[in-house]
Amino acid sequence: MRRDVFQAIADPTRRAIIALLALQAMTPNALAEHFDTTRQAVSKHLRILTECELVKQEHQGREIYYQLEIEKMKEIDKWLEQYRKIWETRFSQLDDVLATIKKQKDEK
Amino acid sequence: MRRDVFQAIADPTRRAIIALLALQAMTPNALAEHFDTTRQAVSKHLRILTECELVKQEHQGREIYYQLEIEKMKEIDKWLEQYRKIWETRFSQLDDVLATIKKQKDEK
DNA sequence: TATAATTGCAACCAATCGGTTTCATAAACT
DNA sequence: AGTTTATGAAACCGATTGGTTGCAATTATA
Repeated sequence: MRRDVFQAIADPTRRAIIALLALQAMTPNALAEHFDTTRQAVSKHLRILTECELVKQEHQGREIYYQLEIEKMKEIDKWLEQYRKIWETRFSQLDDVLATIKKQKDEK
Repeated sequence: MRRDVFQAIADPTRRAIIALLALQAMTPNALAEHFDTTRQAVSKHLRILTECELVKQEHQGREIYYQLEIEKMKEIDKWLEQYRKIWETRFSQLDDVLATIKKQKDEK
């Protein structure tokens, strides 16, 4: 059962769960109230999120609070980093172009 | 056929294609040489990447050069933004803790 | 013009996905 | 002790996925 972060965030329901857990830790039941599916379906999503360590459990009596492991999100950020470099370079190149145009204008 | 960026980057082969296209525009044939699959499989991946506008085609004779639409990657960055805020806040809180510890030490 | 090269598309296939219903287990009430 | 509550796990199901092979269309080359 290979689980990685990218596969985990591919599903919109799981992204919504992540968004909710970013605000506060929640139980599966509480989470399920926000969706149009059964509690069991949410539970399966939580299993996937747990497997790739995007969330962790905190047992409290018979309830289980799921909380977001924000650190794991950095993995996506790290992957994006290489591409961010590219678009930032392109942006600064555009800056150069604009600066040149302005300069030419001023020199008129 | 709903395609979104998150579903597109879920597949490791597609992420590899994105990485290759970040370096230079390439034809499906050239891309396929980097993978252990058929050219048609790569073609299907390119179709998905095209549908969600992560790559665009540039026809050149009978060849088609695929090039990365880096702008679209920002969509992921934008989504990450909300979580980046959280981990940066936590980091600065850690900074505070460390600063306090240092202060207490210095005051000894 | 015939042939080779580059590509996308359709049909098919096994595996996986996201969902459901049903059941088992453990903790908290009455 | 018996019942309710909170949860995960298993079995099942239709849809989707990522792959294949085979074919058609277009462009370049002999």
